Amino acid sequence: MADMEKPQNVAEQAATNFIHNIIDKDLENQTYGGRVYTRFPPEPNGYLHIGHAKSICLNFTTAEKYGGKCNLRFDDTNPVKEDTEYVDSIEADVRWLGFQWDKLLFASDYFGKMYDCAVLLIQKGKAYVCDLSAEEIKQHRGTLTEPGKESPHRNRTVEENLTLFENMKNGAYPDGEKVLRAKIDMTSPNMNMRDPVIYRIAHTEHHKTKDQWCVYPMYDYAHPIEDAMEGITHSICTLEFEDHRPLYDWVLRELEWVEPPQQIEFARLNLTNTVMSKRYLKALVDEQNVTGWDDPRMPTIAGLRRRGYTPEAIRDFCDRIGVSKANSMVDIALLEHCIREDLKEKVETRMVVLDPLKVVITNYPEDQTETVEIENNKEVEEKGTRKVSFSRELYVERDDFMEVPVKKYFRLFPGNEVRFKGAYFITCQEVIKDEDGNVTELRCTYDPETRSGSGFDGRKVKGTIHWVDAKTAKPITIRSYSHLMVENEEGENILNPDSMREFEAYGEATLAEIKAGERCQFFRHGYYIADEKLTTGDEKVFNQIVDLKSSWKK
RNA sequence: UGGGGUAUCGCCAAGCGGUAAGGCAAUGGACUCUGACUCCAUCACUCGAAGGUUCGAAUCCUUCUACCCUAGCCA
Repeated sequence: MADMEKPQNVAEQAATNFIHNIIDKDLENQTYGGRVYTRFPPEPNGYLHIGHAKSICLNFTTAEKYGGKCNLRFDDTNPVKEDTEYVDSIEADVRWLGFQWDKLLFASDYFGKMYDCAVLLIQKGKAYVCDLSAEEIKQHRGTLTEPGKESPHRNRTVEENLTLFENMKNGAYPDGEKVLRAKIDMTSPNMNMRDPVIYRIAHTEHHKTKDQWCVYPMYDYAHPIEDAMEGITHSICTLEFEDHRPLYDWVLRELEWVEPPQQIEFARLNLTNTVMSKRYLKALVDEQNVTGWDDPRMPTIAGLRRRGYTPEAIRDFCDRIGVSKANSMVDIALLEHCIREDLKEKVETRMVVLDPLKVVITNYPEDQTETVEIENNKEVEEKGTRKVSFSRELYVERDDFMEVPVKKYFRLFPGNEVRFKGAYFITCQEVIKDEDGNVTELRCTYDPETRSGSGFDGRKVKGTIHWVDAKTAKPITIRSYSHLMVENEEGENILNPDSMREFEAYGEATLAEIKAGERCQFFRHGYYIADEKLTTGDEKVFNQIVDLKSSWKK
């Protein structure tokens, strides 16, 4: 029984936000009979990115918090931009993040119902077929400060509208010839209410309904119907739709929906040094500035996944950034903090030398090799120890040596003794240089009594460094990253030509066991993942996930 | 120039009339078989500005300022 209650096991309940406040009030007033139902409604026209993750987390965790449900719904009302490749990737990404939708739906599932609703609006005299061209409609719309003018077709009879709309549906007209418009108010200060187009003609094959339809509903008309049909209570979207809310409400009111869902807007995510526009990301892919949507430098879910980010880290991030209506720019350092936080207690550590400098232990027998045992970090103690070979010739990191040390430098320098991780105390005795004066080798001595685990405590050293055994070192390829985008002098985001650097490195022999997709921490360097596409059998390619923070400066 | 929004620490963000939570970043220190991790400390007499109401305001009122969205048969 002895299970003493652990002092508040953190269990940090997600911070509440203004949306929760709205829902709390609805619950109090029994607005939806106590129901909470949300949805994540992406258009399948690209891959999901970290900004979508914010919306996904918000919708799913909000539903979960109130014991409600959340749907995944593809908003596929524009056949010219959408593709099945995208619906597959979106499904996979949402699932990877760890969320379970109640229903998987498509806006196109409702095309029939939407058509019927449009007929209903026509019958109520609330919609009409307009023959104006796109350009003419634009002319009639007026400007931000001037009211619009009514279309000459605005007052067609119900019967005529019904016939015309049916003809539209039956393919009697080419694209652009006619549209169906809501009859609202051409003088409204809100442009969205100036008789918005709600149906257009498009003789294009739809990824799902194929050639069943040649008229397609517009977002503003379709979205409220989709929400209402699914019993959505809180339709969460981003700020730019705020001006569309009156139209959202108008559609449902004219359709006489009882308990209509309510639209709530929040600020989309912006990240420093990151471009999130789908248009731009697609261009990066198309112009081959990156290797694909899942390039480890991309802010897409697929890219972050391949880069080594975990769903836990991304969800933690979304939790920490909060939700509000204020436009903001989140520092990417927070995302990096989240992945370090998650990985530090999950992954093992390895010794890898990125820029090797040869070390010869002059008092160590020429042909001897021994095995030393290396412990993991405290955070992953349960993973135990691993065995690594040690012998006379080793490689250490070039910057773990300084011929003339700066103050507070306590790694290798002439005459200084340091601990080689898991092995011995080593003293630098002599520096070998080539004719150009470059350091090519360090001649050192070791103290046999100081073997790791021997209990030796005769003296202490300030520094501990990593190393690899020259004889058994495993050559690997490292890819290290910096931001894909950087700011130029004008303060605009441009492509960083140095966003990826690839080079050869040496790791301890145990790296041979690492499989594609596995992560580890390289001492002093950061967290890495064996690339899921480039790591094959003996070939090891490691992507840098994030570096380690360091408080040491020269 | 119309309409709709938003302004709280370098970056996010709580707060909803009772006298400024938290996280990231930063800084100083302790610890350390890696300078990581951990720990401890510091970090908004002030809430875009100016007035007003009140015993008391970031929270209410007035005026002003800045920034974002908005004139697709995109979503």
